[in-house]
Amino acid sequence: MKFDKIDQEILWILQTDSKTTTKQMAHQLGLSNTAVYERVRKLERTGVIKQYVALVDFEKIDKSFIAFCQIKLVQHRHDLVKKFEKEVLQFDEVLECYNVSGEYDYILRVAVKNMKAYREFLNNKLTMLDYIGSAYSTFIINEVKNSVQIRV
Amino acid sequence: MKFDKIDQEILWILQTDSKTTTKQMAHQLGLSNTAVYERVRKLERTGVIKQYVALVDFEKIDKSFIAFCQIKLVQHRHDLVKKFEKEVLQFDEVLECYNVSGEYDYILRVAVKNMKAYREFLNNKLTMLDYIGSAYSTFIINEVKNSVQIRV
DNA sequence: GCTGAAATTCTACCACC
DNA sequence: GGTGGTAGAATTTCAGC
Repeated sequence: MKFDKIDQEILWILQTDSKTTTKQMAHQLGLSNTAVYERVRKLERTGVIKQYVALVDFEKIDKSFIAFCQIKLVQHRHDLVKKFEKEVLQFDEVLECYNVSGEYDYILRVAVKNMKAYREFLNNKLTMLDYIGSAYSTFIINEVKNSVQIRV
Repeated sequence: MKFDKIDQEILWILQTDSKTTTKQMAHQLGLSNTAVYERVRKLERTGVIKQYVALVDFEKIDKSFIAFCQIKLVQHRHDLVKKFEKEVLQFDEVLECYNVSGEYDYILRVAVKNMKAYREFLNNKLTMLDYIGSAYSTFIINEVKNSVQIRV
């Protein structure tokens, strides 16, 4: 799929603030309301825009302790792997889970209240999954950049 | 800040689909339009909801090669650290950058078209920053979960 | 904090170029 | 792919509880 300058601009705007109205964009882009509307519709229809969401401030909801947790499984039998993936999905603390190359099998991004809550997550949830080989935690000291925006 | 069941429900809905109308939520929650509207406004005003964004499908825009890049700096003099952070922010390929505990100083989440583009990013951009000590790349084989949603 | 209703603004579709 | 116009729906405000 090809995107011209206008599509790129629209995508950038909506990734910044999805409440921007077509009218505002039309004005900004020097186009009519409908022209912008149809472009947005097309981006939605083709799945380029896959979702509109509200982003929540983790500080404000007491979930600002973020860690990356790297995991090795004891074995890689397909059914155990699938079972692990299914179970890890259920944990509310796990926002992201990636199957990765390298020394570890998975990288998890975990958000909790504080170190105590993280320890409880490890002890009571994660390491209760019995095919977990090892878990290595890396704590976020500071978020330099955390963007859901991507330049198209 | 305290959230009752209704606030939690509203936050969950808006984190799933921010286009959900107040009317729909009002119906679902058994409240009036205005009641829901005022709660949403309060969540926005207090910064609990910090942003509304459109999420873009990385496959569709040819940026589905995702890597974590762990970085060590050669030294940690404050001004060099700040300079590194400032420069890394400029790279469009870097969606996230965290200062972390552990063996490495930073974890970057990088999105590009393919391995070739990633190599070019490393060679022409990242490792051109001269206080980079070492860079260790981990490639995402599969996204098991990638959620911007958090249970409040 | 909630309700119902009214004012304003946008969305979404139309005919047409 | 674009325009201008418009019906219906959504957002936003208001008086009152």
